[in-house]
Order: sequence, then structure tokens, then C-alpha cells
Amino acid sequence: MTETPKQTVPVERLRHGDLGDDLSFLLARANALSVSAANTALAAFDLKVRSYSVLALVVGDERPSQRELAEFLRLDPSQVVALVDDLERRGLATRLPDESDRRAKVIVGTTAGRELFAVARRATQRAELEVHSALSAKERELLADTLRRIAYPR
Amino acid sequence: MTETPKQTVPVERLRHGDLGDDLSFLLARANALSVSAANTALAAFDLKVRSYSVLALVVGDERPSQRELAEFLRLDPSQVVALVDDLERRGLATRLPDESDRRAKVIVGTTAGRELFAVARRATQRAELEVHSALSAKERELLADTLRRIAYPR
DNA sequence: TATTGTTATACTCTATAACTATA
DNA sequence: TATAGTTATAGAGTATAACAATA
Repeated sequence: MTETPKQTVPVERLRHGDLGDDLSFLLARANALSVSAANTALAAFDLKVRSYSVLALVVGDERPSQRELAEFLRLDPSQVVALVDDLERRGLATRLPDESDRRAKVIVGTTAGRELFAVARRATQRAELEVHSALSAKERELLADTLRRIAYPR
Repeated sequence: MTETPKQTVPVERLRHGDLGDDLSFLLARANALSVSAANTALAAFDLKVRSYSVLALVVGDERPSQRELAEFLRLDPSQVVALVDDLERRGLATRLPDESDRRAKVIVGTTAGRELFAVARRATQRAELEVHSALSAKERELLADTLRRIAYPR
């Protein structure tokens, strides 16, 4: 195997049409490429974008509850249970009782969790850079600003 | 019900961190919002983004084969079978034999398919505009150009 | 031998409802 | 009554392997 042909004929043939130029479709396709690159990079750490995202939110000092994780990641609370279960089983995060609300549990990353996140983060950022390699640093910055306005509507 | 609060507390609290500013995450979140808006709009026509995408590619005059559809949409050929089955069952598309390759089948939209696509397209474009309402026409144009470079790498 | 479409199957993801303990 | 977390379950989406017909 010498060079993997990233772009083959059908894509060229079909991309010019109602769909291929649609903003939502471009968003979806760019995201699909980005997600599969990230998942490939994360596989080495037994993580996926989902579990990596939870880990990322949990190793900071925001100390989110499961409900907050669910809302931010647009997941059902029951899905977050499974994700946190997994991280907890692997010693990467812990459930702590919320002092002010005894129903709620605050999720915090362990030292092992922080360490794994650090290396996983470097790997995903490398993969991400690859996916966005067609863009300059300035263009990436601008793209992030634009996407932020869509991702966090008021 | 007067005004649905689109943005609640946890999102504000968590969006400033390693994850919330990550380009890939912003892409994923923007796409999630876009997809769910599109699916809501398409539900009225018994379509989803998947089936709508196939329909869109099939009502033009590119006459793609199933393999081409699979490759362009980044789906497994077996998934395309199910999608085309559904469109065919509903009289929106037909499988025609490819003259030059008797293994392949060319998928073409029927008149009903073209008509449904036309109205569904208006609905999705309305929904899309809603999602991207924070952006000006010029910004949307620029965003499309940028995403195209990620979505169709060379 | 390789490829197109197909079938079957298993696995993951997602959505929903119901339950408990707290508020 | 409502909310946080949990459990169970069913449905949708995804990935894989194997097959027939054709190249």
C-alpha cells in the first residue's frame, strides 16, 4: 500500500447538486470525518468521543452533576449513567455526593483520569489537526467562532 | 407555554473548558442541533436526514448506483439497500439496470419522488435557516466554503 | 480474483417509561 | 408535585461477514 486515495470518483460526481452544497450536509459530512478520526485516535485508550467528552468535562474543576453532563452533551440522563459507570469501573472518575442536594451526584476525575485525559487529548488534537489541515490557524479560529454561534444559541 | 428557554444554566457553566472550545466538539454540537432540526422538519414527510439525502441524490440527473450513494454518504452498501428499499416501496425511486454493468443498479427518482423532495427541501431549508439564524448570509457562505474544504479533502 | 448488490446478524446508540430517594 | 439518578427495554443506527451474479 503506497498512497491511500482519499477521494474517489463517485464523490466528485455527486458533490455538485442540491445536497452536496447544502450547509447542513457539509456540516454533517465534516463532522462525520472528524468523529471517525477522533474515534480512531481514541481507540488506543479504550475511549470514544462520548466517553472522552465526559472525561474532559470531569477532569476540570467544574464538578458537574450527571444531569449537567447530560444537558451539555445533549444525551439522555440514562446514557450518562452508563458512561460514568464505565469511567468509574476503570478508576478514571468517581461519583461524590452533592453536599447541597442529596439526590445529586457530582462527578470528579481521579488522578488516573486526569493523566489518561492528558495523553488522549494530545492524540485527539493531533488527529483533529489532520482533519482540519486544509485550514490555516487563522481560518480554524474563525471557524470555531462561527460554529460557537450555532452550537450555543441564545 | 410562552418562551422556551433554549439555553439553561449547565451549558453556560460547562462550555468554558478544554472541551467546550474544541473545534471538533463545536462541529459535533452544531451538527447535532442541525440534524435534530432537520429531522423534526422532515418527520412531516416520513423522511429522516438519511432517506432525504438519498432522495436528494436520486432526483437529480446523476443517476448514481447504490455503491456511489454508499460512498458519498459514507454509509455501508447494506444500509443503502434498506434506504432504497424504503423509497422504492413508497414509489419515490426505482432501481434500473445499469446498461454497462449488469451487476450494478442505477437509482432514479420517480415523479412522486421529485415532488416530495421539492416540498421536503423547502421545509428543511426553513429549519436550516432557523438553526443558522445567528449568521448573516455572507457568513453562511463563508462557513460553507470552509466546511467544504474539510468535507471534501483531496 | 474482484466487485455490486443482497441477506443475516450482532453490536452500539438512542429514546422511553417506570422506579427510588430526595426536594 | 417535581427532580436526580437508575434500571429495563425496545427501536434505530452501524458494522461485519458471507453469498450470488457479474466483471
